Amino acid sequence: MADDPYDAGVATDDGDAAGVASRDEVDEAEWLRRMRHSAAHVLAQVVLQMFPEGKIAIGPPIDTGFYYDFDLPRPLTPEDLSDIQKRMRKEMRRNHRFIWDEIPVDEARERFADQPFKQELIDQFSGDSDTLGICTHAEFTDLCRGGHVESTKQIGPFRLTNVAGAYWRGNENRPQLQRVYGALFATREELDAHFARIEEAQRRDHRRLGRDLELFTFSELVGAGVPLLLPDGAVIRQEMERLIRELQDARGYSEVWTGHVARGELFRRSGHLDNYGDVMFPAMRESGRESGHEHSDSADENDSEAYFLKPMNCPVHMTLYNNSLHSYRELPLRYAEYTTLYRYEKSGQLSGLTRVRSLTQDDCHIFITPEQISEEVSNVLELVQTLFQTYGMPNFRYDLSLPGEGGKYVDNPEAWSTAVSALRNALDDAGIDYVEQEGEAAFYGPKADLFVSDAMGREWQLSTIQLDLIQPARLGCVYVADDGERRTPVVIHRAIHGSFERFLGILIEHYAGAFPLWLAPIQARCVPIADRHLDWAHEIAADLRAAGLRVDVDDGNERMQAKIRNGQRRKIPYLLVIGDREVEAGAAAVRVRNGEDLGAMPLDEIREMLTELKRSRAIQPA
RNA sequence: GCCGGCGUAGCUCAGAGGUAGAGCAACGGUUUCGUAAACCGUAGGCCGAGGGUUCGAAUCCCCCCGCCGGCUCCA
Repeated sequence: MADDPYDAGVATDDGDAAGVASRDEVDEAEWLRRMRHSAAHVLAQVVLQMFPEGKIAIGPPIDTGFYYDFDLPRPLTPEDLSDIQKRMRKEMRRNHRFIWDEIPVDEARERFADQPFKQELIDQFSGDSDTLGICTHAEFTDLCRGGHVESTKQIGPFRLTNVAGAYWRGNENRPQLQRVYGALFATREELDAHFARIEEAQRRDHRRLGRDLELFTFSELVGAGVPLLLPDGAVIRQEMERLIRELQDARGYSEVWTGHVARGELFRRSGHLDNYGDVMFPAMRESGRESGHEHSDSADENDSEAYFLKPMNCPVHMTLYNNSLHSYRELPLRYAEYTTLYRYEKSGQLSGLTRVRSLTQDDCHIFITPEQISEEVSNVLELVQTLFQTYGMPNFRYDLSLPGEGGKYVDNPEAWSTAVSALRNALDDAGIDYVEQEGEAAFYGPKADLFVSDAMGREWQLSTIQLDLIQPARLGCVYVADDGERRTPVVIHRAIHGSFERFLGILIEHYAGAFPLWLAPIQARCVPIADRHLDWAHEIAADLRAAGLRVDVDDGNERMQAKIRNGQRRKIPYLLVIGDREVEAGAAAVRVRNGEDLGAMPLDEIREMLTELKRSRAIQPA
């Protein structure tokens, strides 16, 4: 907080000002953070009133409010939440002052003697300092570095929203605590606006739109995490695939096809069984061999013989590369494939189309010489930019994922540093902002990942560009260099959409279901006003369909108003209204999805307008 | 996977030990209408699955499955 330029005039080295500040001592953002953090203290106070045996963990401010983690004798119910909320408001009205102080470590240990989580924090912080901060209001004292308003009455409007499980210190091997979340903003209006935003986000939620627009469904019977694309959803997917295929064909990619299964031996050699075996579907063995007798061989010994659903294509593409001996003159060699992969994501991770168990990547493995890394990474970045421009999705973020501590990384410092700097330079050259993430690299190399937020604000990885320093050697890939020596190629793993499923989910939310014409499952619908207009309506539809457009006719016996309403709700880009005047003129009255009325247009003009939008993949109509 | 919540008609939801309901959607008929909802009618359900308690279970208990929120994970 001290690095905020607006803090410059404030005596930040004054311990008291840091611990507690008045309204005019800090800027607005800091004041809001302080209100949120102070609210978390009141929350903890009240929860301890209700559960004197409760253990308290941490309670920081977050983007939309605050939370506090507790270990309590029983789970909190929704009724508890409203009770807690009432008590919090009562405490706030009492206008307790926040008093911040520093005390010796020993005293802190004593004060929090019955709070094991605080003891652990004291252990951690006491390494740096002989004293620790505490903050007291009313009867409640918390270990705290400070950051409060002056008194509880200054805390802004809030509402407790939900309770969720959270592991202590974010470690799934540590105790799981109950986290109470609250939303808090400076004004009532902003708090209301926050909840209005959530409602709007729920209307954009691809799971809801996917059902309403009949794009996809799931079936308990088929299995969790296996998306079933309905005809309209499949159309959009086909358009996505058509786009990437066009872009890649134009950039020297060759498409291959390698099916859906491979033997365990392959994934053993590639290192996947060791590193990611837990995410792979269980091994498939010859039927009848799983008799369940106790002295049957252990699973691991048989994995080499067993078949596995492919969780990724890379080892198979490398094997395919090995079909013949390659010269450096052939490189880069770009193997693209659009097959479905299968990953056994844990049940709690599944989420609509954005986290599934069967996913179709626009995957490619590019075999290059080490000298070609920079140029080829730049080529891939250009492809990514082009794709996102086409969809009109400018809001993404890049991570550059680097190796960190720990044994999962391949030990070859020189290769790593070459690969990392090649990636970094390519990103810099493309003028792309990115955040470096230590310890996020794949086991085989560094990567640059593109992330986009969904309607609910959750980030999802779409594009990925990964440098592989290890698998080509493990699988025996070579090329003949200009000196006649056999060398190991570098492989770039890259996906641009990432998976079509996840990308479709993001697209649905990005457009709120109102797809640009080129993606729209139904691009135009004819709306005859009365039955006598049906013939011309069908003629128009047939003409436009012949021009390669997806057009239908609403020939139901409803009134035109109802047909328009249905078409709007279906988010069809253009409604072509046909009455006596239009039949007479060989035209249709064009109503745009946004409600705009273009008036009567001759069929030729309509055809031309729609085919041009389709051809150019324009991000229209709005 | 873990914690919590929730599963009743295609959708949104009522029903809380005693004969399963409404609106919208669907389907049939009437109507043929100028830019976001015409009218009348019909049909629709192993109340997520299995087990238990009870004379009797959508309702209470157990156990699965699925969904939602969060945590952890995410080649």
